[in-house]
Amino acid sequence: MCGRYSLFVPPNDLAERFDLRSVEGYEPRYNAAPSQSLSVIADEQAETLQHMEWGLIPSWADSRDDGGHINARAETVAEKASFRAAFRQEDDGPLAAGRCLVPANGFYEWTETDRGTQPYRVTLSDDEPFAMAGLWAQWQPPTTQTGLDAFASGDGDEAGDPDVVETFTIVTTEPNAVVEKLHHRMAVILPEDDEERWLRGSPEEAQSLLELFPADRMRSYPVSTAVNDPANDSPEVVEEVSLG
DNA sequence: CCAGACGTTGTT
DNA sequence: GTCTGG
DNA sequence: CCAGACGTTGTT
DNA sequence: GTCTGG
Repeated sequence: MCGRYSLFVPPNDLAERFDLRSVEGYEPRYNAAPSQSLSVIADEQAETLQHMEWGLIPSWADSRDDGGHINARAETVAEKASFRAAFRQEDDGPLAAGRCLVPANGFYEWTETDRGTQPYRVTLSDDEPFAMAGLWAQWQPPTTQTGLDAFASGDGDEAGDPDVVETFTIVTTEPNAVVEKLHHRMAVILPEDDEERWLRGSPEEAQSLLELFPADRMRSYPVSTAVNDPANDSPEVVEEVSLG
């Protein structure tokens, strides 16, 4: 699956790789974790890096607790109520939803060993950044009836409302030969040529892109358990360690 | 009709 | 064990 | 994903 | 919002 990843490429490289006019707000991350505000490229405003919380909350959720979906299964993403609107790029009134690319240059998997849980980092063999298939949605927290909130939040019914929360999830599928040694699910990695179609294609076309990424283009290596703590967001967590 | 759920992973 | 926070 | 908390009353 | 269960 994918519950932690990295993205620490130079801003200019990121802009060039994903055809971005702006990477404003981008900060290199060695240990990106759920609930954090992270960089994505959405089907709307794809020329600008967007920042959303990792953990999708559907527009109809009554509270944040109804969301927090950090992964969505590729096999059912077109049907599940929580993801269907985003997958089909259907807005809910003023609240938008759609597909996105989640840029990364590695992700982490934890595997059980006799010595405990060992984290691994998975990257492309050439160490280049890549895109994971993602979905995003806007969510409006329920407004309290004090009147103060309505004043503080302006009109209260526009997508640009400061109260609107933007969240995303990462699509998962069965693992390829590299990742199956570590786990039985993995993030969908889109070949670069499929990225535009993930953002712009029909639902049928998008569904067809959720396939295995070739294992011969990926590698994995063990890293320190320092990566376990999301607070350790520093270069040390991507360094290879020797087991034994 | 209304009420209630709406997810994934891993583990048992 | 289970939930919340990052 | 892992780490860390896991409570109440009363008072400021 | 939309679907399923009663």
